[in-house]
Amino acid sequence: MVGKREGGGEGRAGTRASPRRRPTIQDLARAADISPSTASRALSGNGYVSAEVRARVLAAAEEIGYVPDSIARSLRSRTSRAVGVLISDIRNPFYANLAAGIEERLRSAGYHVIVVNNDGEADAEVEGARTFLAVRVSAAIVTPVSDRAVRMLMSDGVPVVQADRLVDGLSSDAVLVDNVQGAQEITSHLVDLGHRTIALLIDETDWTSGAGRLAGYRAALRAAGIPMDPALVVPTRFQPDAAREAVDALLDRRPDVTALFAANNLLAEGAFQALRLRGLRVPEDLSLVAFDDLPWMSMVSPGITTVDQHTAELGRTCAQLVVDRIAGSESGEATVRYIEPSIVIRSSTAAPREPSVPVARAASTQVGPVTS
Amino acid sequence: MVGKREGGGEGRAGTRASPRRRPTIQDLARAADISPSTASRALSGNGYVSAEVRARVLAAAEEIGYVPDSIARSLRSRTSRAVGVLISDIRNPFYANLAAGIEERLRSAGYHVIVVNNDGEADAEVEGARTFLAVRVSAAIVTPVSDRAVRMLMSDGVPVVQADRLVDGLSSDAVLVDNVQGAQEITSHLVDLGHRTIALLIDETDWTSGAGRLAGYRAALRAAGIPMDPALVVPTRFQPDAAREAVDALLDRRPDVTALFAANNLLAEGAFQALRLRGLRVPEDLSLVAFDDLPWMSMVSPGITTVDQHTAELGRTCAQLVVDRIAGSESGEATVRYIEPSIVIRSSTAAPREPSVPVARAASTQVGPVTS
DNA sequence: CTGTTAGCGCTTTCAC
DNA sequence: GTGAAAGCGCTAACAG
Repeated sequence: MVGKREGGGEGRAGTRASPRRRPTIQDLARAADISPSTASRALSGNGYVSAEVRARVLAAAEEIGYVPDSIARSLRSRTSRAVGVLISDIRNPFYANLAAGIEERLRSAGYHVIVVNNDGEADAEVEGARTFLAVRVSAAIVTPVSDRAVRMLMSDGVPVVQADRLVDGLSSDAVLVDNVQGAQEITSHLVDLGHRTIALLIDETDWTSGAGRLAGYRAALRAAGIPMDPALVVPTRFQPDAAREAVDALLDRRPDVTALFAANNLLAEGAFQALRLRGLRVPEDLSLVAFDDLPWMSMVSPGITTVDQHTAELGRTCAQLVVDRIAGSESGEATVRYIEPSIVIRSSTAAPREPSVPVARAASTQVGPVTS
Repeated sequence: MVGKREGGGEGRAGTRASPRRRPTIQDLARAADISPSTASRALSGNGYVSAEVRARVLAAAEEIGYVPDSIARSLRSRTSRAVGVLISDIRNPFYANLAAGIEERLRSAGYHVIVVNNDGEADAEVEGARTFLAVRVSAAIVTPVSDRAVRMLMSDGVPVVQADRLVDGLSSDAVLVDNVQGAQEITSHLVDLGHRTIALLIDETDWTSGAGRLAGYRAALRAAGIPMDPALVVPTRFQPDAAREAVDALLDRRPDVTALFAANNLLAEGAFQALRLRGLRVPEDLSLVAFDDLPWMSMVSPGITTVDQHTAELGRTCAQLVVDRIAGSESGEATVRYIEPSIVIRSSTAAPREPSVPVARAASTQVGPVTS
């Protein structure tokens, strides 16, 4: 496009400046003195080619700087090495790490990644799906917002892997975090320290992620025989500021709260600020825990006790599933894999100021989904 | 790929389960009762089509669920809506924000983004460039590691925008941060507070980014009449751990240091840890500043005084340059734009314990590159 | 304003 | 093991 303009003025019919058509497989064939079909076979490895000829072709390719045109290849072979990745917000380190894990594994498997952000909006998500269809990705990985995009992709035969959460009623492959387990464990950690009035700060419970965390929180309380107080489940929006205000309001209303569980990293940020602004000491005045471990959580003081979701591993697992699915080595049915989170205990949790009597936990607290 | 397998068993010759060939422009033409070329014109907007026919085509497209195959379109028209983005490590929030800014602007301009990470390795970078060439991206944005990838892209006529730093001797478009200016301002801030023994923690000075920061640091000292002490420029690797050790060693060696300037966010992380591990109070015992502002820097106490690079804006500017370049509205020559950083003063900086006599700054300290 | 023709660069039968 | 021929789905000439 741009280069062409140059051609006009400084046309020194020499090496550069000219639009210089890229070598095609025809050129390569000519250079290696064989037919295009043989060249194709030599490069792609499909079909028979004598070792001698293959070497010659490879050398010639290097020589003339031949790079196969994957557009043409895709058109003809009806496949592509592109995988679509549709995520909510790459600015959020959670998604960034997810994307990084995906890209890493996919790249090493010879695929490349088309990333589209949807900012959590269903329309943008559908638009992204349309793009994926247009460029004929061979699979898609999506952190779903609504079911529309996933449905659209699937109905066109594109294998999709849902990441982090599952949209109802769709039987695609998926890789999820065991939210119930993680939330239960970290809540139990608080319970074990003696907390009985534990608030959960959460932005949504419609997705499997939020629902699971809520369920885990409840399960831990139930297991400890602590009655559920609905007023301790604090709804908020998916933004630090909103979370900060929500926590502030909660503490005005319920000064008896001794521990706070933020359901994700953004809410944790807001909660952390709210506590600091109020001049509350953590963990002396209030214990704080969060779902989703980020670097800053170990940099602040006190370090925050969290549930580490192993996000990069989540991403790599998604990518692996995609690769297997494309290769056809996955069974026909949808496979769902769970990543087991682990809790990281730091300094933001301690026994409450006036400890309640520690409650014995029920022996059997198994409630999480069965792992893969 | 995957869907096909289903066809065998549960073959209810009905609506789904079958491979169901995607509608082509032929199908669309048939449905709208016109020729393929007219359908093409109606969709792409190139050439004349009566309003009546266009409406009919659009309706038919909606009706049969036609999505243009951009593979075929690209092959024929020798253009694509794909832009390659080649960055070092999307896990690093700096690059994540850069990518987010790029994606945002590009998406709204109708392009999609192919992201490849190179982990700072030149070979991986070249591999990424090869991918871009293969899929015929219409432009590329790269945070260059070596000159090879950029050179390769450019020699094939792909417009490239270098982001954040510039590789020597290549005249591509670029968007850079005014590193000299930012580093000078923040160093001067320390000087103004009375610091005279300011260490710079830096991982590289080969790229324009590191070189600029070093130059800004030096310019500020020079302007203040403070002699350069080479031992205060502390080299380290691009990792928090390495930075932590480097700071530790520095402070063993030079207890007289009163302020520390970390040249990027990773080094800042290491520096912050080192200071905490040593039990030093910031800013009472030592002031700390950093280049590149990240959320955690305002969450820790004390909040860290930083240079905000406006990374998302940097990304958007790169994308805009790409769009303009593709549209041909940019001049023939390479254009370089600078982003003006701003310094964010928080609580990690204060006068040194035993303040030196504040030094009057020279009146004219203009040394930065001239802005765009 | 619309239709016809040709061909982008590659892979894939199908002969040999 | 290799080559010849056909065509993926689309759009750019060119007629009409």
